[in-house]
Amino acid sequence: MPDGTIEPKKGRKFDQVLEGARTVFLSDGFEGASVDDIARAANVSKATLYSYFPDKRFLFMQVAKTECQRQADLAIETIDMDAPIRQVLHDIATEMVDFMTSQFGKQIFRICVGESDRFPELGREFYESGPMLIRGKLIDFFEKGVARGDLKIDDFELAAEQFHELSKADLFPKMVFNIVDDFSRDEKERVVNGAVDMFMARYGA
Amino acid sequence: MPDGTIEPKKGRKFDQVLEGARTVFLSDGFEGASVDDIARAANVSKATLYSYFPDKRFLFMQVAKTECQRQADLAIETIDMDAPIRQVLHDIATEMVDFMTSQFGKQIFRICVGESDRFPELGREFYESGPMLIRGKLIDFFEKGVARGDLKIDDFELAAEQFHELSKADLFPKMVFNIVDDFSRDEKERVVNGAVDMFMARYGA
DNA sequence: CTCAAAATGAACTGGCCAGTTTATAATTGA
DNA sequence: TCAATTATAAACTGGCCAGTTCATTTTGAG
Repeated sequence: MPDGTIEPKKGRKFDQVLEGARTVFLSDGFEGASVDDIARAANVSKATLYSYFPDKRFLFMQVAKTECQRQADLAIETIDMDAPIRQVLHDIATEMVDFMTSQFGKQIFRICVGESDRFPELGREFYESGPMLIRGKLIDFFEKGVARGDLKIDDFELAAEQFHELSKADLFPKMVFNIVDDFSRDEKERVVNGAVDMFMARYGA
Repeated sequence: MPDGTIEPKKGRKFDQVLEGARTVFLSDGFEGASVDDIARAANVSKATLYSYFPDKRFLFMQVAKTECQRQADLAIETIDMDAPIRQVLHDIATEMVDFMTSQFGKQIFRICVGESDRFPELGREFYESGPMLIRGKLIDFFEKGVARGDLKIDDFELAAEQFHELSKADLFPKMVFNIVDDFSRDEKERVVNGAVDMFMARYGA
């Protein structure tokens, strides 16, 4: 079969391993996940797994990076950046909240935070492919807003971080400390609208 | 010796064990700390340790609770609640930032977050003796501000969470993901002032 | 059909650690 | 001074797990 292979499969079982690892890591955490479990979940022998990935940490990093990329791609371009400013802010905040409260968002955060002492690259990698990327997007948007005369901002970086932080108010601590497992649309809306109101009160022109 | 004992020592080696546990947990995390290490750090035999505490988790919970209490006591009443409103907000935010960026604040957060799946009471206990307590204090203060005509707030709880969140902007992610280890007074001031400005823009009367 | 590369599984190594036990010693208080 | 309580060291149990090895089977390309 020259082309048109039904399954592209880059390195045979590679993706299969990644997928199994994703599942197990996300449900058990880094320390909690055993390599035997991952191999089983991936329908692959342990030896095969180790032929693709040098060790457990590397495997985890790969999973985290892949997932971040997937999420970023999925999130970008869902938003109409030319809508009225409050609308755009609302949509961005909603996107961020939805990600943060997703099973994946929560687990990856938990793992990165919990493990980043014994495993520092992990935190950094995640920060760069997550929060930092978002901040960049926000700053771009703010600059356009200022140019159009909708916004008045001096410290763009701070403004972006503030908006990001505001979008998680209340929800984030409750989630991270396992007080609540997920939130209704209304609960999210309350926080998102609160963030937009506050942001515009401070930076609206 | 009827009284005047040089060392009060409640349950003999009890405090000694707690102190050793504090040290080791704070530097190695929950999973990372071995009970043998703790016993060694406390200058106590493992058997003695287990005669005071039924297991490692319980010991950790005790350490966390004790530390939270200590911090709370230390923080409260450092602030002059009758100063001008911006001043009070500034001082509260500074207090929160200092706590959050302290070695203890950072580690306890890391542990609570990382472990709270396999150990749910932990997250809850911490939330209640930390963030929730702060929120209560903030709401009390806001209510006075509204009564005096300095503030105009509808959703007090949200306002408190927003202020709390704003006070960590930028610093928190950088700290938690191990990008930066600690911050200069200036870096903290930038964020604290940013939080106060934003809060007053939104809720100032 | 053949053969080399890839995959398998199952056993194995070496290491870590929570929690227990035991025989012995120090501390205490009366 | 003499039990009774409390502490100690060290060995031990049982369990978990990362990573390796190897003899065997599967796969797929030519």
